Amino acid sequence: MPVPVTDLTTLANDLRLACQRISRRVRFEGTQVVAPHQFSVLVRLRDTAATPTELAEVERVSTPSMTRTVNGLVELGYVARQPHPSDRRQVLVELTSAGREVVEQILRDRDTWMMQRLSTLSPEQLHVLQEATDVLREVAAQ
Amino acid sequence: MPVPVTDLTTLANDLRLACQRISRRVRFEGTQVVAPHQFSVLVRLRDTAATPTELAEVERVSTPSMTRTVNGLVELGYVARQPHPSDRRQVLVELTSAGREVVEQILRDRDTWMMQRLSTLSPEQLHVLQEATDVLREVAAQ
DNA sequence: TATTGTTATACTCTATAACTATA
DNA sequence: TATAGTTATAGAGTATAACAATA
Repeated sequence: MPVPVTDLTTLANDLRLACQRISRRVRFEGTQVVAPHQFSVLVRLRDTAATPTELAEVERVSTPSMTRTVNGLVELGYVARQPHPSDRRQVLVELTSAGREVVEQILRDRDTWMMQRLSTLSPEQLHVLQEATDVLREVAAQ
Repeated sequence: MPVPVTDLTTLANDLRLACQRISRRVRFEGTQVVAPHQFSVLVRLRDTAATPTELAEVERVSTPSMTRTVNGLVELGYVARQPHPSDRRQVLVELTSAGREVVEQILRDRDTWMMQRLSTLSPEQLHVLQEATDVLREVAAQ
């Protein structure tokens, strides 16, 4: 099953567009209880607490912007600032229980949206997607 | 090749995340000559001219916001306003040749990024993606 | 009177520069 | 002196309300 190079161009374009459209629909049609930049921070904090500087770097915004974003999330009651255990200059931002509930709920909603779409597909189509998912994950991680 | 329901949950989550990560990387690592909301409008105008109201609806922003976006693109020389042929209240926004060059270049860059990732995959993996792309397109269109 | 588009005004997110506290 | 974080200020995008031109 060789894939000609000419088709590789088409595949790159089609695959990119399909991923972008799915991504766009997931964002647009999912729950909108927090703004995208806020949600992105909540997801980052799901596994571990982080300093504002770390959050700013991974989100590619300035530290003052992250201060503002964190302030908003603190006012919403979704994150809390904690003193850093070893360096008093630093601050650790962590999810509150309310913040964790919100982020898990939004992620569940997004998966539900995707599940509803998948439920209309044939077993053969699902099998194709199941095999492709591992490859896509590898592509995204490169 | 039956797919158990429990795996459908996992598949929905994994597939959604993979698509979102690819989409995110395409946006972040591609060319950044125009802002995302500007680029989105340029893409819309690639095939046909459109009125500000049409652009506002499809981009899901208010008409004043679209006026501002169009103003910015006019200043950049990427779009031009033309009088509507039959209704003098309306305005048609269309790509200039410079605008067309810019949007085509950005789209080429994005495909190049995806092409580079695909070029490291095995023929078998490419075959999987080729079959999956049609299914993904159907999912995105639902 | 309804519709299209723009202008007026305010709010939010972003950035750079300046400042405070700590290392 | 360097680093982490915040505050000060300004620029850009968005929205609602008000306005002008046309149907």
